[in-house]
Amino acid sequence: MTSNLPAAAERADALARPEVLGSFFQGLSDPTRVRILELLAERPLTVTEIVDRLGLAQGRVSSHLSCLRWCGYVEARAEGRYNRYRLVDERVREILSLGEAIVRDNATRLTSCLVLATEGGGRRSSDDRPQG
Amino acid sequence: MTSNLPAAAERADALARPEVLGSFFQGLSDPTRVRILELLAERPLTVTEIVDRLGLAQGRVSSHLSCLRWCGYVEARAEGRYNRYRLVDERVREILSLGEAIVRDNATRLTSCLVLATEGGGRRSSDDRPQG
DNA sequence: GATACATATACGCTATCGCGTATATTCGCG
DNA sequence: CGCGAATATACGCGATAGCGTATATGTATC
Repeated sequence: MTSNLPAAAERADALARPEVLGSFFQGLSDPTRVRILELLAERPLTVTEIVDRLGLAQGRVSSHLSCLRWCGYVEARAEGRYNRYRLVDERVREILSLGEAIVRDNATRLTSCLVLATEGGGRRSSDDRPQG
Repeated sequence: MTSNLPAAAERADALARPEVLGSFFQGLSDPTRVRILELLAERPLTVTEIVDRLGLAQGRVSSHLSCLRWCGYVEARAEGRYNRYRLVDERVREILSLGEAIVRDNATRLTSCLVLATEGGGRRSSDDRPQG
């Protein structure tokens, strides 16, 4: 530590490194969390409401929400004995939209290339999934 | 299957689901891949160039590039016996920027809240990392 | 203040990720 | 053609993520 107390900005800079950014995006790497975010993108919801809509165990949903909150995607506000979650930021919506758009384009490109293959034997060249 | 051949759009829609979106964002969940993307955000590079800059094993880098290509973040173009990788899309840059911005804000907020705690015993309340 | 509801957390288990190492493949050059 | 550089892939291993189940914490209502 060189300086000490009001070095929050510098510290923030240091935290904006690949490790942290990776951890951040890892919050989006799970289908359930993506579903939760898509729900919250419409409007704020309580845990139970999310549980009902997704049909998952309450503990699971709560854990995922905890993860999303930790990553900075959502925030919780106490309402009586409920806890209402909402997206922290408009940028979260933007990230999701961008991802969806890229995936969509990508899928269109891939499928248009693979139509013949999938209609036939289903043998694709090597674009199946790398990195074991 | 209801329709058959030119249903690429519909198929793309079907693929733009949480599972796929999660897999897509998983490409960003690794620090090394983030570093690679940040390098490629400046300018296209060959595998060896990336290896030199990051000081990692060539096979590792190649695997990560394969992953990134599969996810649709980068594309490779053959140049002689080299293979030059570049970002597929401007949107990739946008996603990274948005992520960095959120992380930065988040870190600033967190650090400003935790300065006292970290300077002292380092005991933070419960925002350390959830979901085991 | 006891009970039921809403939410958060703990724990063992399995699947998967990323790593290091070794090897395969591809391509240019002499 | 055979060698070497550039890139891609295979394999076993340790770490970790997410699941299911069980339980702890917290908060209204009677």
